[in-house]
Amino acid sequence: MLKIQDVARHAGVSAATVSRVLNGRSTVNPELAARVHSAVRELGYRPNGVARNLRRRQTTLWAVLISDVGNPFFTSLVRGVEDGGRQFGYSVVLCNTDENRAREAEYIAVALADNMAGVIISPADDSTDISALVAAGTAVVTIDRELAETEVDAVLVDNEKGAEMATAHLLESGYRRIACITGPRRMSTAMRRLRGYQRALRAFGLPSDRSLVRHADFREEGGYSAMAALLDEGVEVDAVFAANNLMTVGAVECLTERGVAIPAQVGVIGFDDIPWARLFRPGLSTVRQPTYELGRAAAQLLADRIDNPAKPAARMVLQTELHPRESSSPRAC
Amino acid sequence: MLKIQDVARHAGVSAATVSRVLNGRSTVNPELAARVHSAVRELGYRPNGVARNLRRRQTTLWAVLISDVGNPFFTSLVRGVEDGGRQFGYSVVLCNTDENRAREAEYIAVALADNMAGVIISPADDSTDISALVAAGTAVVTIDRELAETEVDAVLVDNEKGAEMATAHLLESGYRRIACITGPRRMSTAMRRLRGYQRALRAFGLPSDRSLVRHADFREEGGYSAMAALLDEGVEVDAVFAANNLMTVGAVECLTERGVAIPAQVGVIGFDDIPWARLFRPGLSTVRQPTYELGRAAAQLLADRIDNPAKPAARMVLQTELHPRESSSPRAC
DNA sequence: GATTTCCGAGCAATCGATTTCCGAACCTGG
DNA sequence: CCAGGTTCGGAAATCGATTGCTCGGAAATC
Repeated sequence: MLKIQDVARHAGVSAATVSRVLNGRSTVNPELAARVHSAVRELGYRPNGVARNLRRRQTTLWAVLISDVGNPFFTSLVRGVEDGGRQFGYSVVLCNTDENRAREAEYIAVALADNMAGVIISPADDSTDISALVAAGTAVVTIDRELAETEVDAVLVDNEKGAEMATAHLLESGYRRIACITGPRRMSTAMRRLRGYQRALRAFGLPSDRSLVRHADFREEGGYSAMAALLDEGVEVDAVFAANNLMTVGAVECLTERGVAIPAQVGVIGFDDIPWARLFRPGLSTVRQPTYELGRAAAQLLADRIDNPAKPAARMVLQTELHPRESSSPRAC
Repeated sequence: MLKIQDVARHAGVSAATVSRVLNGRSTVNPELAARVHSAVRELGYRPNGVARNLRRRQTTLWAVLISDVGNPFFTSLVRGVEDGGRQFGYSVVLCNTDENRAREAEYIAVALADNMAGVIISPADDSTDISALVAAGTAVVTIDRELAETEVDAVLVDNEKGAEMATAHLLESGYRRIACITGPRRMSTAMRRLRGYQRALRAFGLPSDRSLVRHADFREEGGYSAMAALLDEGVEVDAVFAANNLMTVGAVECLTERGVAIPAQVGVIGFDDIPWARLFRPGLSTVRQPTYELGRAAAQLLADRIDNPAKPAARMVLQTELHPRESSSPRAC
């Protein structure tokens, strides 16, 4: 591989000058600059990024820690981060943690060892330890979820309002015995969505019935078994609000399998959009999160933070959108 | 940040010894090794990866160039690569090219500049130029698609057989006027799938009718307009084989929108699985590709190639699986 | 007991670009 | 014409780990 020295020799200047021309940090005689540029072009020189990173003590990499790209929510989010990062000259290292603390810690270690410029993380739980990153001065933005301890930039959606919208929509469509399948207690998003559900009931003058609330794991199986439990226990239910996309699918599968008609017998609405939800049988009503925009926003915040490490932590909250489809059609009374 | 010298001082040995202990390249007195290990632990030392990369002239990064993680096909594939890479100690840099040659070239340049250990690429087209990578000795594996010029490791699916299976399935179900919506002519996958379709027709003793074959762009809109064109032109059609997931969705949308009953009036089968395809209205028949395994296989091949740059290029072909669902139910005659 | 062999530790060079520092050249105003 | 200031190029230090080479000392051999 060609080195900066080779270019310098070819252009008849010093390596320092080549570097200055290429990085534009300092003024260089235009004529020399032209010579350098043509030398670079002629030789096809490409600076060694690793050497540059070592010297600058900073890379152009971002680690993006999410639970699973397979989840359409994160897929689109990652795409947003990548597009945003590319704009600012960063590449994105994809880190699937599967909500696993050990995996998370492992990736944080990699980010640290490789001197990554920043980390965007959707923490597996509220107490995920990012102190090592903070200590090393690595820029961090949390996305979708917040951290209890540390004060860092965060990009969130208004979970409570979204859940409230979904529940209110069911209520307005005539459903009254609405179950809520939410996520684990230790996750802020799960709790916020539950609270939104409860708020909608309260606003409608309905008591909240604890037997209607289930905590599952944000996964397909979780939604399935929570739904199955509701049916098996004979809990009176005429609609379900599921707090994320996978659990919605799980619940729908359970209902379909057991021959429960949607929405005739049980109405369904889910948090998070699902690709092609309108092509489902029946079309699934959802509360769409602006996932791509979430990713873009996080990228912007991270880039800003890197440029200005001293600025106070920002907290962006984006709004959700209700997409009513057939699975929550107005109930014939 | 702590340096190797600090550890060396603390353990009362030289930096070289610390390095040797940590990398196990050479034998070190067990007692010294223990001292080094405890020094590392006590100080919380973490080697600087960038410095190591510079010296070793190799990083632990892989670039994965695909058109779009948003496409479920690539989502799952990337996940496979990531899992595989992690096993061998590599991290994955996600590069969405959107089938765009310029973007592709850009990412190749980044991979080169950052000295990445390897590149897994699903080339935007048969003539994508990877010569710079080859020249630099960077390990390359193509995935899903092949390159015309360069001989590199490749992981593929048996596109022809898959398409043949899909078409044969439609024929066996009683469909006779089967349209084929395939991808652009310059893409090997598109042509292979078309050939499989033709082979099935021939095997069944049916003539191939050029008006039934459409080349679209492998995107949703492409599938939609190809379908629309077929209907608008009044071509007699009783089934469609769409050569990838997005075009299948597009075709289905077009049919649904125009009130054409699936499968009563037109049967549908698509190449590539679609998440939760069984929940669609009607359940979509598909030819599933082993996407995750494709990613894992590519990871394995790349890791092998890095360890042994001289070995002859491998070519792995995985098989597809037919998943018949309602959209291709047997035709009532 | 002397010589050879072998092992392992440390010194120093190296990877390749960036950046500080210094001095030369040039400019400007008095 | 000179002092003071400015600009700009180049030499060399630096980033932090790895590794080739050297050499001391212990073990082995005669």
